[in-house]
Amino acid sequence: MVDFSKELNEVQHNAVVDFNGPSLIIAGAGSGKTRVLTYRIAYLLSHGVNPRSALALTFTNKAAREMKERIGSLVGEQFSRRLWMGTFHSIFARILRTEAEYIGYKSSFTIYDTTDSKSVIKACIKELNLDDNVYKVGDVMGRISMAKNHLVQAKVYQNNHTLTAEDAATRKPRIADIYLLYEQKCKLSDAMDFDDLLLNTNILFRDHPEVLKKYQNMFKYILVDEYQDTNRAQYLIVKKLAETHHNVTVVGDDAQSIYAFRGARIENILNFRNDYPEYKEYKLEQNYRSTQTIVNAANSVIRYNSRQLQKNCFSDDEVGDKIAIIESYTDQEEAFLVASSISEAIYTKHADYNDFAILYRTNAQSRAMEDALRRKNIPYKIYGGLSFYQRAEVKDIMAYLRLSVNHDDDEAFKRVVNYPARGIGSTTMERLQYAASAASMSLWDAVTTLDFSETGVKPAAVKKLTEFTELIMSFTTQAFTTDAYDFALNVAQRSGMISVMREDKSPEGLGRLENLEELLNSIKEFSDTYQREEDEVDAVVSITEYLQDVALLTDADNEKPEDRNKVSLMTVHSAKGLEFTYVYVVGMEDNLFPGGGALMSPVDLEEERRLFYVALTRAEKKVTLSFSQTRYRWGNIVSNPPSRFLKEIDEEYLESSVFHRQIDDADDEEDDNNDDRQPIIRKPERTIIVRRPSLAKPHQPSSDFRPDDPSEIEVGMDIEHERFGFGKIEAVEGAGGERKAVVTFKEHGKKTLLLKFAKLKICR
DNA sequence: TCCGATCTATTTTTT
DNA sequence: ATAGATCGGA
Repeated sequence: MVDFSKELNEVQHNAVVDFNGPSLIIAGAGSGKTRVLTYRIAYLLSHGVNPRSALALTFTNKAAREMKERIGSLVGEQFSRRLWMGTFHSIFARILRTEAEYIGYKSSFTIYDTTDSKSVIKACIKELNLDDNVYKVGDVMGRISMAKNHLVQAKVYQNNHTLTAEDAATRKPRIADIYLLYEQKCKLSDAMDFDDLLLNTNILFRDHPEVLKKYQNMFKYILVDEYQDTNRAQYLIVKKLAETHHNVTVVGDDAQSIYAFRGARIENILNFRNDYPEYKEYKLEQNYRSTQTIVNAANSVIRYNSRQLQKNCFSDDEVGDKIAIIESYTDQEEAFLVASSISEAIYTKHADYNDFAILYRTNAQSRAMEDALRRKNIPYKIYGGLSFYQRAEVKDIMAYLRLSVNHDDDEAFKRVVNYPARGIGSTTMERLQYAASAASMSLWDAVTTLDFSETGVKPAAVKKLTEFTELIMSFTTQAFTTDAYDFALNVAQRSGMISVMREDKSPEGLGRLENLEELLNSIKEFSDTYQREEDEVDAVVSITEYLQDVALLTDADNEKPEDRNKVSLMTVHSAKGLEFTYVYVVGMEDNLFPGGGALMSPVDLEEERRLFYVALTRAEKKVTLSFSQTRYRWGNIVSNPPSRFLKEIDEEYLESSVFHRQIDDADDEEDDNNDDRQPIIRKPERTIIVRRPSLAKPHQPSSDFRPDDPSEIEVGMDIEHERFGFGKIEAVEGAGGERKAVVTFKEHGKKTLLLKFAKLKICR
């Protein structure tokens, strides 16, 4: 038995032991929230609560996995394994698969990711003959998502005057129609999008009281992490499930609510006391992560927000270093200074690379940082950005797998019907889609059941389509009885994907092949782990199980071991819940952080401020903030004033010398003799857009320009390039199709060119 | 039907 | 800067 009083302070201990009835745990940043949650669950289990009757909902898969591990090490893996612990999406996807028939889905339903959803919406807009300049896919999707989060289905939406009036006001009166068609198409494809997982769970519980009853009785204890980031649909699910036992524990920090933009309602945590008047409240206010300076500085910033739960966060740690501010002229210089600062800290403080994180507001900012780090030979890893699962080649093979399991998955069908090329072009697909839509059928059913003599699809095309469905059919016959890895490998080969990809010998093509391999490896890994967990040794782990799991994974969920000791680069959003010894927040400029849209709206600005609060409180020992006077954006140079958040930090927590120098700079040498200690940063309200300096006038090739045979190129030659002009060959490397030349051009500097493609004329 | 060249819109943030 | 979309030619 674990001694639960050890390692816990008094409030934490109470929050752990007192596990009956509704509890609100307000957990400031770094206050040991995860520890309390894990211990509380472990405590439950060690007091005879059946793990199957505890439901623990987290925000990320990673959080769930880590918590499960820790609980496992406290009370034994045989208990923790049986817990219902995971993200809202994964837990309720699981429940929906079990209960699918109640709401008219198959238990093998597909989960559409954002790309799939967008593609379907695009098709809807097209089918309704609407202008896609007026009906932007992203806007429409946002609107539909908002509706679903409020449990408004398409029919209801159409009849809701408030909603339709809003759409009319934005001159998009037909969003309701798009929504309806979208809903039909998803249903027809036996597919749910992310929001559907929550919406349909609500519908399931609403329309089938006996099912609701079953889960209400089953989940005697419900715990929700990051409660401040739940949306309305999630809130309602929790509320319903908790009705019988009222044993609901929510943990969160209103100051760290940063997902309002996707429907999270900070009210959920603010109003907990209204929902459960008999609730008990625990405030975890002592920060064990950061120095006093960091905690106090963060407090001084968050004070500017109006709506929040009262709490008094403090640290008993050392006072620590003040917050440093790095100022630079360009974003490249910013990156260079940050990288240098990291190098120096590693040297002087004997820190490891993984003690450092560079946080930014937008993913686009990572590039400059990467360049600088690479130049300084600092190893780094990037979170977010283009997810592994979003890569074209990964989506392609996944589409084959999905289609093999669910023939009605139209998105998968469209994706691979002509990849590798089978001579099924857009004309054929257009006709097929028209026919399918007219008959309210999936594309698959249209191919296999409709008579095409009247629909205009040419007999030759029909033959090709039939060959395609037969190919998939041959996969399907193995899909449920073959091991997931064997199956996927087989599909990759027999679909022709691998041979097509092998033909592409370019570096990118090679990378794609590697990605495919990596995916196959991860399927293998999945199959192996799952196998071990199943008690029957000979049970086959089929691809269906993999597909159901993978739809809700993000690349944060497969960390590679070789990435352990590296500097972390990520957005502030994805840093939530993490901690690092040294944190750099870059791009501290108005219009970037806080982001452009937020400067106008107080509500949005408060969310940005919470985001900044999150950023600051990631750090254990030291925070460094940086901003740049100019920055590349959309190929232009823009100039923004330093972030207003900088001046919201109490001056006493800043390395003032640096800060004051900046103020003088920003003050346009207005008052040189101003000894006032007020840290006022002047705010040019508008963004100054500096036109891009016209570096390179396009090169006019000589009249006799005619590329020479690339095999003649040798080091030292003077050459002319069609676009880059004149230059000198510095080096030649590689051979055959991979032969590359490093050229220094007069106007464009050093470039590496693949000789296979570069058209070079030798100047003799 | 396929491929490439040109044009365009795009930037918050993600389960 | 760049990826995706569109359009025209082979």
